[in-house]
Amino acid sequence: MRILIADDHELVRDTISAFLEREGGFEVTKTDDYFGAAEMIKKRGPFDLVLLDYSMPGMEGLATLAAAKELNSDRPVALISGAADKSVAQEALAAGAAGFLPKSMAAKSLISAVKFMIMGEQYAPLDFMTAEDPEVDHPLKSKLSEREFQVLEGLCKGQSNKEIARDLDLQEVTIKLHVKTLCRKLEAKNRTQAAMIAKEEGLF
Amino acid sequence: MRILIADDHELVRDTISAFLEREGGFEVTKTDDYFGAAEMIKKRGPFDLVLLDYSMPGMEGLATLAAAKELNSDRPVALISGAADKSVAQEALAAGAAGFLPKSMAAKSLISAVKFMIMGEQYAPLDFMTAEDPEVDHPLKSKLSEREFQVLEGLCKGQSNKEIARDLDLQEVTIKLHVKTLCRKLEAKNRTQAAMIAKEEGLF
DNA sequence: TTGGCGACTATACCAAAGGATAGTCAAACT
DNA sequence: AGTTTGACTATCCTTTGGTATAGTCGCCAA
Repeated sequence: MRILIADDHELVRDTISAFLEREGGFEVTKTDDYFGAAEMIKKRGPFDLVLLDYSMPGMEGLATLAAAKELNSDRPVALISGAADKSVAQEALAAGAAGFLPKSMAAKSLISAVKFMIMGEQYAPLDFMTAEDPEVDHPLKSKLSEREFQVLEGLCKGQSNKEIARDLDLQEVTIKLHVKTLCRKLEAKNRTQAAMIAKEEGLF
Repeated sequence: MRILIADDHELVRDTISAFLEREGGFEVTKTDDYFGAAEMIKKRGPFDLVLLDYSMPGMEGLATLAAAKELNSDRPVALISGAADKSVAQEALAAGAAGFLPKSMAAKSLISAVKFMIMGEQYAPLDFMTAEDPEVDHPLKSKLSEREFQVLEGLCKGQSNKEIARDLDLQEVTIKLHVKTLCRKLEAKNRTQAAMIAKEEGLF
């Protein structure tokens, strides 16, 4: 089984390829950018599996993936990435990638994954795909003061200013103020929109 | 490689087992409920993989899965299901299932999946896991009239009654009426809560 | 054909939300 | 010591939202 691995991080590329050769008995070809990969594919015929780093010289998103796949006679092409998140993985798989390998995955699983993809299946670590988006550490949370955040929570429960005031042990007018400033910060024109924005961000 | 398959649907069980034997070269043992499966595991030692139908006599959710896994010396136990949805699959995988196989999956992929799980990896069809929950055909939509639904959409955009009225070419008072009845139907106490409920149902 | 129902309009009233402006207070800089 | 800033309270006023009641119109089924 012949595998091509293209990654500009030498350490990653070499450890992965060494592991695949030693533990999986694969014949691995290495290159450090997309141009090299394309050349290799043309010269050394289609590989059983091509692994492309998602962020290396020459890669321009999913278009490059499709190009590589075509070059490789439609045999499996997968992405490797250290940083990319679930949404990128989903798009890649939808675009026909054979798989998505986060650099965080266990070496042992790598072998299984590679064999799996060579059989023509689509692979991605389930825990990676199932994980909730971490919401990039809630950009909102940092924009709002503690109080505003508490008030926003009340809005999301559909509470009136009075109810929120009672819960937080404040005066109703104060809640109004917070609602106003919070709406300004969220660029919402009223409480309902603010609540919807919070909901969309996955808050509460 | 020895596989145990437990399913009360004879057709499913027999076709799957025949396929695994013929195409995958596996040695397959069959049984038609959980009790038979437990007995087989005890009598014929641990299997390399156990496939349990999620809805057959003796199955009581994930507890049964855990029990089977323990019985099988912690070797992989996966679920098969015709009807269960993504959330069940996710829970099963989180609870340590080796995989989740919807009966809709391609036979060819079945072989790959089985090999994959035997290697100790967790499997589930990516498209199945990635798919949006169909929201059970939106129970709300059927409860609300066409107009109320349009108004609800406005609420979710954070529009005022006046704006909604303009968009729908109605009088503001009419919108108020719709908001009221729609809130009653959704058991929301005001527009904000109604919008949040709609959002939670995945609407708009 | 008559009664009920859903969609719509109308008035009227009170509650709640939203906006402006101003002031207190304490903690955090400078 | 003085300034700034954030959280909070206060008053005043306008707009919007929510409730009630009543009436029109068209449709459908008993």
